[in-house]
Amino acid sequence: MSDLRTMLKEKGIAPSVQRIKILEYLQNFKTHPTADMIYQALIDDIPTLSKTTVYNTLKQFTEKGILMELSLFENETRYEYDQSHHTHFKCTKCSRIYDIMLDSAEFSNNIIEGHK
Amino acid sequence: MSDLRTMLKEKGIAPSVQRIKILEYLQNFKTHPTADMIYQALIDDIPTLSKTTVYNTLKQFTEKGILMELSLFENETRYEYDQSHHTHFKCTKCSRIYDIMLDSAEFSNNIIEGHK
DNA sequence: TCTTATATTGTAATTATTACAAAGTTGTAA
DNA sequence: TTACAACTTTGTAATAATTACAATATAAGA
Repeated sequence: MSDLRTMLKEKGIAPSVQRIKILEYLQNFKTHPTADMIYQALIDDIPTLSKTTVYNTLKQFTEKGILMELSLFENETRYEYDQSHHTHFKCTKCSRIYDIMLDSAEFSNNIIEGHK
Repeated sequence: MSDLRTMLKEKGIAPSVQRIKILEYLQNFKTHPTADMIYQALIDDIPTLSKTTVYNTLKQFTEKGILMELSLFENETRYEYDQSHHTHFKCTKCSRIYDIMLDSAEFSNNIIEGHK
């Protein structure tokens, strides 16, 4: 917790209770949670917590490079705190996401075309 | 168009004008369009077209294995008609999607863990 | 043509997310 | 400590993609 505190300060973010708890959750549960999952998990701990705060915080963290926003599931943004070099593999049958240790450089020879 | 007609019939789908035009669009524009983009593109051609029809059709095509639903962009499902073996690479800076010819077997040794 | 099944349409509901303004908190300087 | 400004959090209302559903239209078969 103390290290999260200093980490946030270094990034220029005031280490409020809400922000620390949200980051802590993402650090402990590396299951690509939604904003709502985070909210539900913390509402007992912080009874006054607002969903807007969760969204605001996640947005801010993403902008500061602390988190990654993942668009991997239907109509739900997922969030990830994982600084390691990895890619995501999604099973088209069960929708499960696999984290794969694979450097993006391996793709470089295969790129054929890009779309917006 | 005639081949689309037979293709739909083979899949057990009645080849209505709406369905053919939607499939035709996806075949021509391989840019991972949204349901709305498809709707906008066809509304001049089929002035009575309903967005519900577009959604229904895309869902049906997906269930029959004709299309792939892609959850790659924020809060928007994208659709793809491309039977070739490829994966998607998303640039975290510009959000552009690159289609990469890469067999999923190449991942097999690297899988570390899966989440729901 | 008549009947039945299937397709399409439009509207209303649902859900994730954002906008925005009000209320609460923090830090600092007198 | 008090006052004040800056920043945070909160709640409600708005937005946008998608789905539910019922009504209308079309197509196919007897």
